[in-house]
Amino acid sequence: MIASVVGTNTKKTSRRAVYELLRKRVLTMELPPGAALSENELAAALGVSRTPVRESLILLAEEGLVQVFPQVGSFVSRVDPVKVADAQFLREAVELAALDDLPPVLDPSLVRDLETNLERQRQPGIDLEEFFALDEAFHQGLLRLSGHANAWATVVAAKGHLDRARRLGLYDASSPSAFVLQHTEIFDAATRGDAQLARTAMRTHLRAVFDDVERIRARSPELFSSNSTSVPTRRSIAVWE
Amino acid sequence: MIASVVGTNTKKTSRRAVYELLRKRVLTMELPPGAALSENELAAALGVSRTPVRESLILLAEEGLVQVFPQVGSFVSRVDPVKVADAQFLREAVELAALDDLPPVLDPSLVRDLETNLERQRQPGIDLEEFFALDEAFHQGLLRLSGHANAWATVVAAKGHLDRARRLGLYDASSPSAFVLQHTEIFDAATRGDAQLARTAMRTHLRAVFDDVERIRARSPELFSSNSTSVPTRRSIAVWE
DNA sequence: CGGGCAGAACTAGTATACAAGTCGCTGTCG
DNA sequence: CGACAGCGACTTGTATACTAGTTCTGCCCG
Repeated sequence: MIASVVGTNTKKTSRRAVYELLRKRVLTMELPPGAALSENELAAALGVSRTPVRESLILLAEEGLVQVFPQVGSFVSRVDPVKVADAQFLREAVELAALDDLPPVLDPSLVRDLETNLERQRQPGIDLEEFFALDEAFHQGLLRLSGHANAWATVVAAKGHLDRARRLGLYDASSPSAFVLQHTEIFDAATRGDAQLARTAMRTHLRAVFDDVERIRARSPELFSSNSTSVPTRRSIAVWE
Repeated sequence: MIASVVGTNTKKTSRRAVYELLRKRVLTMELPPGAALSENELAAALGVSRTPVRESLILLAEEGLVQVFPQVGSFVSRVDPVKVADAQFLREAVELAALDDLPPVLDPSLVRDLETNLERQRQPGIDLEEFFALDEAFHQGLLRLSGHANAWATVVAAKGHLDRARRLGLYDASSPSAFVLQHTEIFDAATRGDAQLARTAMRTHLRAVFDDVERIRARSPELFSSNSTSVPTRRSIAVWE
């Protein structure tokens, strides 16, 4: 039972399985900011040795989602507003550049995919996690219109902090309807060929996260990193607080 | 003697030392595209165990600089023109967005740093590696002007393929004078407040790499990945070819 | 009862051992 | 002479052992 946590019949290496599992749990806040991640403990819980766990933590540390303190411990990093802003800038730059680079006539099948995606977003009472996945696919689809879908992978790898902030904002709003309207506006402008309006709408849409950060930080400051150079505390204190 | 290759008195972990060494050697083509990287061999040569070598290769693989084929081998990836274009798009998007976001009045000390940098670039007979470092610092400095220096780290991590292509172009041109002129033009326009000209000049500057790729690929196709899905060959064939 | 020091218990970093798979070479058989 | 089977030398993936360091804990002493 224990050994099956990472997936029994996957062809992929266990490192990849562990990595994807941990990344998902961090991004969904199932592993909250500040949580201690013991290599030994994770290895035992997932039924693998330290090696794949450790390699996964190294990759997550490279993304900024985890902080490793040698001889002390590894911890889920707190959401850093500075990194949120950095990732937002990068993302906005890429998505706006893609809008600028739209071809005169769009690929009809890609446009249809986006329409289908938007329809799904409009489902009443949609699960927030499902909406989040559709949101990601929508933006990736927009990049695809201009032939720059590959850039999305880099953006994804860099926007871990941003995603956690967005998710907090989404849970807080409890309804994604405002985002759906913005998505529709961007899509309509892009397909109509109104690059200027598409740009403006995209900017507004992507910058909404800044409001979320401020609002949620006031209520739940423990999720965010403070200015003080905080030194990690040992497990017995940090683990379930 | 052998054990000192990774650095004797560094405080950093040996993983970091190995990673930085390998990354540098790949980017400078000292380890040419297609070269086989045996974990055991590297470990022996660097005087460390497989562990830090392996973890470094995983990180390099994540950047796309190395390809790992389980049970077959690890190889320096060939320069992929598609990935060069992807990285170029990302980089251009970020640098142009930064130029759009320049404050009305620039930080004088940052401007001075850029001027000093440009002067150094103009040294006659400058070493190409030194120029490359100055080039990197120049572009990072431009980002700093708009307060988005942190985005540079992400760009750097994503532009491994691009950097190798740029380096090939630089070695091919044998003189960086054309680049220096472009840098000067961008800098002058930015400090003069002419955002439009700065954008145009930056675009031209950053897109020069496409010409390099075409020209060098015609002469040295073995450095680039071909369209065919090439399967790696074993060491005994690939190693010193 | 309080303070300080020693050691237990934990951490990650590194080294080594083992497992599982790929592929080239060679010897043998058709 | 050619095809093929099997052995062996390699590869990376995973597990385990050991090292060096940090921190909490609890005993001992004042």
